[in-house]
Amino acid sequence: MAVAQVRDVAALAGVSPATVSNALNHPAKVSPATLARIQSAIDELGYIRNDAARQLRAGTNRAIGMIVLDIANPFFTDVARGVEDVLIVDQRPLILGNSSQEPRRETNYLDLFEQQRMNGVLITPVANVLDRLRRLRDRGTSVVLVDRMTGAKEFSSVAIDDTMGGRIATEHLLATGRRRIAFIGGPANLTQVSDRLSAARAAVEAHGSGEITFVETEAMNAGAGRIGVEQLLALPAAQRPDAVFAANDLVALGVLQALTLRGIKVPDDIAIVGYDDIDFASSAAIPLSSVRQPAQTMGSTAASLLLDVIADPATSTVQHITLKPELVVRRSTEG
Amino acid sequence: MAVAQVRDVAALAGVSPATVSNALNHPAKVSPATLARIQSAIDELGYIRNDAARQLRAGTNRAIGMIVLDIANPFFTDVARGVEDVLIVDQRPLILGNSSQEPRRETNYLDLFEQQRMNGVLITPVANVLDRLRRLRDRGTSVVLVDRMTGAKEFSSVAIDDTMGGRIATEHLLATGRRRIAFIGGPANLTQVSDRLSAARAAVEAHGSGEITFVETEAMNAGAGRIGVEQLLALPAAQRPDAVFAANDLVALGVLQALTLRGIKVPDDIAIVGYDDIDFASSAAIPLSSVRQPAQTMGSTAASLLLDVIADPATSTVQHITLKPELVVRRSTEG
DNA sequence: CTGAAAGCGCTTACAG
DNA sequence: CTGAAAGCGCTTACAG
Repeated sequence: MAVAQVRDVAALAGVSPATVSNALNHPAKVSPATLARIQSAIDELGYIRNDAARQLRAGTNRAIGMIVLDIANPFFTDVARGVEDVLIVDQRPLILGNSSQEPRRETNYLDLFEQQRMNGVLITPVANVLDRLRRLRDRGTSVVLVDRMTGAKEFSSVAIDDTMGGRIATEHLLATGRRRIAFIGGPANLTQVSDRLSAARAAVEAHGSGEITFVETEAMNAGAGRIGVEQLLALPAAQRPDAVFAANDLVALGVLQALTLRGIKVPDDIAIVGYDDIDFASSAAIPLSSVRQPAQTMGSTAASLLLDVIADPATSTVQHITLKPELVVRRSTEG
Repeated sequence: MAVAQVRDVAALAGVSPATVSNALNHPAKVSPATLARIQSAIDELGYIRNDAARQLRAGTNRAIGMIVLDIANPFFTDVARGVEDVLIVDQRPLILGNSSQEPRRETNYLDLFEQQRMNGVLITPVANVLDRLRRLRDRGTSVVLVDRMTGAKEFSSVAIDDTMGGRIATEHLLATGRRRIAFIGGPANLTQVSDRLSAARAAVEAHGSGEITFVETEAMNAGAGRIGVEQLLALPAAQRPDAVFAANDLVALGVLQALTLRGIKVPDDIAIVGYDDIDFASSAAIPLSSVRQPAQTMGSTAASLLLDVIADPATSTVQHITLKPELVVRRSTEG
């Protein structure tokens, strides 16, 4: 015999397939004695339900899909762990997709999730995928935005206040006497980058002195930080910054490596403040000051929100939750 | 109308559902003119195939499931990226599950993958799941082991030589004059841990002097490293080690933090060698010497192997590929 | 190259 | 509490 099916289990237990299905999906409807017989038949045959058939008939897929921006960034794996913590209680599988910030890969995963008729999708979007998300929702897949594009008021979202983060980082640099601040990050069209940058500029303006130089990068990893430093060092000495505000910690670590390699002292010559406060920030060569983001909390909050929407798509109200970052001061800015 | 289906597309294009299906799955069988009409009908209706129905009928799921041991460890996300690189060429979705080293979670994902009748599974096992893997294989899901339990000769596998890694790390410590080496990692039943530890002991024996103290931890993260240091410091001063061989870099970073906090100088008082050479090892407070593992290569190799097995489960031969680690010397051991 | 018919394995009302 | 029947949406031989 090939793989055991419902009918085999039913035959062995001496019941109908419908009763086996009820035992699996609505055990309260089945008498304990029957339940027990079915269970031993399942064990004996090693029966494993065919999920495709279940999904097709039931019209729903309990799994939750999550599209993560960059799996190489511990910040996002922390978010994912927060999500897992919540979903595991509900016994829902989490399907992780990594867009690597590439719109094409993001679209591929959206296609997949749409084809699979998932119950819910969590996404930190790369490209403008609002139309796709609307279509998903119209087809019965609930959507919650994580950490980005929360301007889309029609979807619930969880984010962390980037304006506040940009401000407190910049105020800290100004308060410790820095004036020529290079902001390294990109691309500029990411709201994270633009919000943090705008807030930095606003803080400088409010302070009345200082200036922000924007060094745009193509990505947000250590390599981008190293390239950013190259650009800074190409500037005339008089314009060289006395501080770097890196748009995330990976960039900050790259900046730190490149500066150290050139013999430029951190924080004496140039201070560095990072963003995210990933675990590795505190164990860096020069421990990094950083804007701590509650990543895991963001993940668990987003997952809870999503489960609410799934439970009641019609009446659940759209919610936008904004969490607060906080500054963690370490050696990289204590000059 | 609800969501568009094959029959809607067929009606709009003026063909039968069978022809639409052929257009989607075997375009060569359909005339170009019909293909074009079907395509515009698909676009107009926003048709998205129902994957559950496709899977049920076709009896196969192109997706590949991967069970990762610890998504918080950059080593494993590097492996996953290697896998993605290969699968993307084949346009196969990668479904990532994170076991977090918990047997229960591992089993949950195996259940899920089995229910979904996946084409293939890549796994770095936590518990002894050989029986489960055999059953998967017997049901038509190809399996390749990644980085663990390669003693299971019946499944193809890719691993990195842990005996060699343990040896070169220990020989390096001995060559730089260290004699009392604490090996921190665990649990002891992980083959990685036991292989590296045995190799360390063998290297000490071959050298003729020195000793290995095994400090077993419950996990392999920074917290475990910090706890390991507590235990070391509880030892009488005369037995205090002059070197730590950490079973991975996360443990090593925890060890470094805890030692630094106590005012113990690295490498002067105690040298540290880590394992994996994750990106963060080189940017640590004291840059870490580490045994570099070709993580991404392991991932891409495993994925290629898996695709081979899937392409021809009957005749493809079982292969065991072992990659070589290499020692990267940095400041943490240059006393 | 195209279509009518059957069926993948399950679950869902419904009747009893 | 249990079962007979229908059908979820697609693809697969097969006939034409």
